[in-house]
Amino acid sequence: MSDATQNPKELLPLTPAVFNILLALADGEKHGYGIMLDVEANTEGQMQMGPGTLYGSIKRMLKAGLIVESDERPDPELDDQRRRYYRMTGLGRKVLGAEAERLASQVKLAQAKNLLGEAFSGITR
Amino acid sequence: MSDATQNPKELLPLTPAVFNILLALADGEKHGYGIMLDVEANTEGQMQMGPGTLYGSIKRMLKAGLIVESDERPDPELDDQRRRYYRMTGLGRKVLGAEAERLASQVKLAQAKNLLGEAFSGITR
DNA sequence: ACTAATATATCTGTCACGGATACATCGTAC
DNA sequence: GTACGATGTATCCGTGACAGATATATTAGT
Repeated sequence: MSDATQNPKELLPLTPAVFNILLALADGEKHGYGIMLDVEANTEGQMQMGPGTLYGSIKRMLKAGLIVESDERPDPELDDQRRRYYRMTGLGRKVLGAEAERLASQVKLAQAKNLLGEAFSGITR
Repeated sequence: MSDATQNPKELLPLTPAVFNILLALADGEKHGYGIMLDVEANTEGQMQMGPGTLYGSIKRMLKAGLIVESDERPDPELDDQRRRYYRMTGLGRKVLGAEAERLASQVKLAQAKNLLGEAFSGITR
């Protein structure tokens, strides 16, 4: 077992690609292509992941133990034999949480310097 | 003049290094080593930038027009002839703001999925 | 049967990162 | 006055993430 299991912060900061893939998997299992569409929807089209980034990131995340491939299949009627499903591990959730908090700290700093527009402006409490 | 001047979002997402350098310069001019110490303080020691990342990033940021080298020197008594001072350009400020809002959106998504601990539960609304 | 959309996978060029290294200058203590 | 540690800038290079191009297979619809 690697150090990262002991201390998730070893893996930080995450790349935007990895962060968004984990975010997509926070709801439950998804297959690669589904993750891709989910990320695009989540970011309102701001982030578009090509196959190179998607499957490259998945490979690295499997290796790091952030996700695992799942054996479970949905209803056979809705299934597609090409699909490969992935789910987040416990480590994955810890790392995602740690990264989200790191980002929140960065946003807080930016807020303190009045760098955010109306939509995000006055909110620290 | 490059496309980025028209549309700052072309340069997003920023790397953590570039984002933090811009954050440090939001207060005013600083020299390289000062930026390094400022980033370390801002992130409570979480992020430590070595010289490779620092000066490599500065070089790229100059090229992209995010920062410029400044001719102004502080009081000669406090000065150090080795120092080179940098300040953020108008483009730099726009890009920093855009990235801060991008990060705020990501944090919001993470919040909606209950991924943040107590300390950060109220940053955005 | 044809076609477009879905789905996974690899290859490769480019670029950011980060440690190592080098070197110059400053402040201070002896 | 000189030795030394801290300050300050700069480059080199190995590693790895990214992103477009390409390939291939399966599915669904007409």
